[in-house]
Amino acid sequence: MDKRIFKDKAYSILATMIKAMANPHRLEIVDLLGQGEKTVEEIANETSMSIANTSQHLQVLKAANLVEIRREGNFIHYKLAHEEIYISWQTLRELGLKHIAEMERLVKDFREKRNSLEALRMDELLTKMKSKNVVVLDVRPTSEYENGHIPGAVNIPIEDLATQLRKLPKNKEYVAYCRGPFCVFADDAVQLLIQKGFKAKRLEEGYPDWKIKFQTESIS
Amino acid sequence: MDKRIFKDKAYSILATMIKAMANPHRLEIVDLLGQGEKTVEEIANETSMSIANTSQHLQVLKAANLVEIRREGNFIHYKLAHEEIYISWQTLRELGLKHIAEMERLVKDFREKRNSLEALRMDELLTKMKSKNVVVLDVRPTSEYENGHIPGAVNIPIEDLATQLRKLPKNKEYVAYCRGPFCVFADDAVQLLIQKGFKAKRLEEGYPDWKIKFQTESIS
DNA sequence: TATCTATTCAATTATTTTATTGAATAGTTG
DNA sequence: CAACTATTCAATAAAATAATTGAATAGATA
Repeated sequence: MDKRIFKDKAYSILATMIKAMANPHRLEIVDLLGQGEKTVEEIANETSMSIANTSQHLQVLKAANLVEIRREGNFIHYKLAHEEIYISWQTLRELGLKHIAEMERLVKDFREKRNSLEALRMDELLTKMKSKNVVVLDVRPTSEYENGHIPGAVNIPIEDLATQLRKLPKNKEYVAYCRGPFCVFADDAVQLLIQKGFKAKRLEEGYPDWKIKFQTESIS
Repeated sequence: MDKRIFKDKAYSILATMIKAMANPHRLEIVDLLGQGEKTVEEIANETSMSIANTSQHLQVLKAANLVEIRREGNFIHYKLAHEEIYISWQTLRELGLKHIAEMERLVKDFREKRNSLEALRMDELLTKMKSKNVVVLDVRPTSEYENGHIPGAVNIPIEDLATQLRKLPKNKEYVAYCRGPFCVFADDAVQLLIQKGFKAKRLEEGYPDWKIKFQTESIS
C-alpha cells in the first residue's frame, strides 16, 4: 500500500472517531455516561434535549463505537464502551480548562455567584481527609453513589440537602463533590451550606476522576 | 446565570476546540508539529496538500488556539501552542489504536509488507538499551533529531540509510524510530535493514512520546 | 521602486452536520 | 390482541465544513 494512502486512512479513521465527540451535546452525554449507564430518557432529561434528538446523537456515538447498549424490556441502557473514552474526554476537558481563557471566565463567573470558586483538587482533599475534621458529601443521585463513590463519603442528593441540613454538625468542614467540573450539584451544595453558616468547598473534579486517579473501586 | 446556559456554554467551548482537531488533515498537522515548528510550505509538503488548503487548516487550528505562529522574514513558522495539545492527540490516537478494529487491520497490513509488524514498546526498548548490544536509529530528518532525540540514538535520515548501511556492524540489533506510530520512516528503515541481513525492529511510538514519558530533554 | 516569495484571503461549490417533526418499530401490559 | 411505552427511523431544511481557484498582502531582494 502506498504511504500516502496509509496515512490518509489512519488519520481519517481517527478523525471520524473524534468527530463523533466533537459536538456539545455528545460531549455532555459522554461526560454523563462517566457516572454509569443511563437510558435514553434519562440522558434526554439530564441534557434538556428531545428524546428523538438524544437518540440521534446516541446513534452517532454508537456508530463510532464510543458507547454500547444493553436492552432491558422497553428500555435501552447506554454506557461508555471503554474507560479510555472517559479518560480521553478528561484529557480534552483539562486542556480546555487550562488553556481557553473563555472557559476560565465562564467557570469563574458561575462559581463566584455560588461561593464555590475556591475549589479543592483531589490531592488536597486526600490530605484533608486524614485530618478527620472533614466531611465528604456526595451530592449526586443515590443510584450513582451506589455505583461507586469516594471512600467515606456521605450521600445526600442535592435535592435532599436542604431538609437534611439541620442534622449536620457545624463544627466540621464540608467538601461536596458530584459528577465533574461542569456538574452544578456541588456548586449548589456549597452555596446552600455557606448560606446556612457551614464551612464548605467543592471538589474541582468528579467521582470518575477520583476513580481513575486512585482506582479504589469502592462499591461498599 | 442559569445552570443550563452554563453547561451549554461549557460543552460548546470544548466542542469548538475538539472540532478544530476533528479532521484528518488537521490531525496530521498536529501530529507533525509534535516534532517542532514548521513553515506552511513544509507542512504542505509533508502532508501532500496544496499551500492554500494547508493555510486554511492552519487558520482553523490557530483560531482554536491550538497552534501559535512566529514570523521570520517571508516565512511563518507554526508550532503547537502547548505540550498538552500533543498529549491530547496522543490519548486519542491510543484510544483509536486500541479499540478500532479497522485501525488495527490497517496498521497490520501496512507493516506486514515491511517486516515491521513486530514493534517494540518504549519500556521494552529501555530494557534492551541497557544490554549494550542494541543500536537505536533515529531515521527522522536531521533538524528534528537536533531538536531532541532519544539519548544515545544515532541519526541516519531515512533517505541516507541505504548509502550508510555498509558502515553498520551486522552483529548488533537495530531499533529504528521516527515521528510516531503513523510515521513510515521507521517501517521503511526496518524493511531495508532486514532485506540487507540486519536484525531490526521499529519502535511503536515516536520521539514525542518518549519525551513525554521520560522528560529527558536531551538536545546534546 | 519594481519584482519576487511565502502566505493569506475571498468567492464558489459540494458535502456534511444538525434539529425538528411525525411515523414506525420492538417489547410490555391489560 | 389491543393499547401503551421507549426508542428509532426517515424526511426535511438550515447551517457549517471543506477543497479549489485565483487574487491580495506582507516582507525581502535587486
